[in-house]
Amino acid sequence: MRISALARRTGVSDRLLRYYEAQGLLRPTRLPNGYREYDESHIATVGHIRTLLAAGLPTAVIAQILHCVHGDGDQLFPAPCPGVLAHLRREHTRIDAAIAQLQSSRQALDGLVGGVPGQSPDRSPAG
DNA sequence: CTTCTTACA
DNA sequence: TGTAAGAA
Repeated sequence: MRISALARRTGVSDRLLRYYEAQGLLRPTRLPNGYREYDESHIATVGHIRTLLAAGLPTAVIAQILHCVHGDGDQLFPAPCPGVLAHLRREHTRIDAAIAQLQSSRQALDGLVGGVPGQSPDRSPAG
């Protein structure tokens, strides 16, 4: 299938699909006319990419462990590839550190302004 | 009409 | 991400 078809079937824009390829996450073949050609397996692959991205893994890491993951859509499970679990645990640790950092920042703010009764109503320019 | 690449904001 | 240009 061509890029627009994969985009429709995965809910991921064609632009993002090309971006994934540029990041080494997808390796579609090329038709004689230069168009990208994807097969059914790429549908699941895109799902895996989205799941790993949601887990906070950087695309560089995903590119390396993607072939070690299997399952359909978001329902993926790591295969016995050396390093996959290590990467996932590393990300877990990184998140813990980030949480600790945010809690620290919040405590500092608590010291400056007590409760936070007046939250700003809107933040986006597009209201 | 669909896709491709490159590039700017 | 949106969008534009020029080419196949």
